[in-house]
Amino acid sequence: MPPASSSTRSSARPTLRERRRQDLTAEIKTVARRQMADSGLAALSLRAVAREVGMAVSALYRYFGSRDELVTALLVDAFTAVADHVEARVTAAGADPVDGLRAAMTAFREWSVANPSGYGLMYGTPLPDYVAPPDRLLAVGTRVGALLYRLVDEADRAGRLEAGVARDRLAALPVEHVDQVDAWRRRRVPQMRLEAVVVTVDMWTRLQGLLSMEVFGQLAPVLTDAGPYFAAAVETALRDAGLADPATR
Amino acid sequence: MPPASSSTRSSARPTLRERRRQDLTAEIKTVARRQMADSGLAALSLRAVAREVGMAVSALYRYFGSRDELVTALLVDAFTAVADHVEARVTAAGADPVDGLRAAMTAFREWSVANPSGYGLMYGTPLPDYVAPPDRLLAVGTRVGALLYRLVDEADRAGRLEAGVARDRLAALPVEHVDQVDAWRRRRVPQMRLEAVVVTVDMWTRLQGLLSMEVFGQLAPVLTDAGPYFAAAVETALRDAGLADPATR
DNA sequence: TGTACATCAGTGAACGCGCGTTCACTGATGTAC
DNA sequence: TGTACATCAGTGAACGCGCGTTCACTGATGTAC
Repeated sequence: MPPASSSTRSSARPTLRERRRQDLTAEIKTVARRQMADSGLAALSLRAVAREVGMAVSALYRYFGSRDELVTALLVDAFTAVADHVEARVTAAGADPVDGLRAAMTAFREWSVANPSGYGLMYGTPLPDYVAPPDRLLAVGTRVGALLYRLVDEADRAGRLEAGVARDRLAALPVEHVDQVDAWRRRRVPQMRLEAVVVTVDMWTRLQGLLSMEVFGQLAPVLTDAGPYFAAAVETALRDAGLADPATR
Repeated sequence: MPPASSSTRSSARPTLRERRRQDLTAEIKTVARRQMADSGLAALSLRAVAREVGMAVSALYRYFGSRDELVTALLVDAFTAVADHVEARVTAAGADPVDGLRAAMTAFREWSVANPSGYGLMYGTPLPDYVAPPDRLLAVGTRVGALLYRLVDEADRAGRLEAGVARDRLAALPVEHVDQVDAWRRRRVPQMRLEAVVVTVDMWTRLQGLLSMEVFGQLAPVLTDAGPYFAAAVETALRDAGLADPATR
């Protein structure tokens, strides 16, 4: 079992041990990430990691209590990295919530295409024998989603969600579907209007679906670069959602 | 190494040995499928299969030359099963190509939701260490796709692809994207018009994307049953493609 | 219909491998006086 | 500044496991006469 993060005095200037521990923790994770990317996600092996890092396997247990804990740490890192990236791009896009949504979706693809194995770890088929601990992953795993909902809500409150389009969209969808979304809305985002939530779900599934196809190579036979197609899909999704183009404001 | 499929006289009434061989081959595959579904795709193990079938591991080698050959056989079976199912539904839908498309997409989801691990095997993250032999999988793996292209082509030739909508769609997409699709079209379906191919790619990616999200459980937090949503997405895809609703013919 | 031989199915032991995890240990870094 | 002790990092051997694959073998099914 690894000792808890090194006593009380961690805020004072870090000791040699503490710096080494941080460096090695990072190196272990980096090597693990690289091996997953090279040999497939399920191929993660503590022994292989230890070999490459240049230490005995048993020493890894000073840093991660088990293989599963290493996987969890990698998951937390991936969720954090993609959310940080998306948030930074959204901030850079300025105050307009529709600009923010565009930036968020584009940034999400950007990170995912650049880190396909990270994307696979988060959204692909789960690793055999690994059970994800919800208490450690839930908050960090929903950051990007939460950001999208927040942006659509902002746009809605700013009157940027065209009433007619949103109403038509709601009417065009089967009641069974809308009811399910509404049930989820009540539990999770009760401050939002149903129209806004339905529209967000629609955008998210379209783009996440397209992205998973791209990252997992299913578009490759037809498209050499899915970038333009994705960009067009983002615009279509925004338009279909009834989110007024900020260019025309 | 397994002997080739039992001599020259296989068309005469089957001998006892031949029947047993067929039965056991089927049973091995069934057990393997079940274990993959239960314990995760990557968890397929010859020894575990042999244990459950009740024979020595070594005996499996009379039926499949290696673990990879078993995986390949499972893949061929899955591709065949889903394509058979889709084709049957399309045939049952009658001669109208738009009805056919609707039936094809619905049937594809139907099979995939009923056989999530089969879907995962075909379209999910690849198994570690397994390399798919293209010569055995290409033909069978493209059957459903080929059927969709054929149906859209039929619809197009029957004047069911609304010229205005198709042209607008083409114009709305970035040239870089359309060029990539056109390059693929020239190589693979040169008899089809570009508009028809672009529209097919669009339909396929939308539905496959949505489906992969459903099967891999990413919709589960929000939707308890994605059926209605999928059905609506099918109609939207057909409408956006400019495929005239047969109800109005 | 019966016999001699060839073919095939299935067994069980063995090989060599890599894996996660534990444990008693040595030596280095940090702390208190 | 120096010394005595506590804490921590890292080692190497071992345990027990499951894996894919090979091989010499026994016994059953099929074939030819």
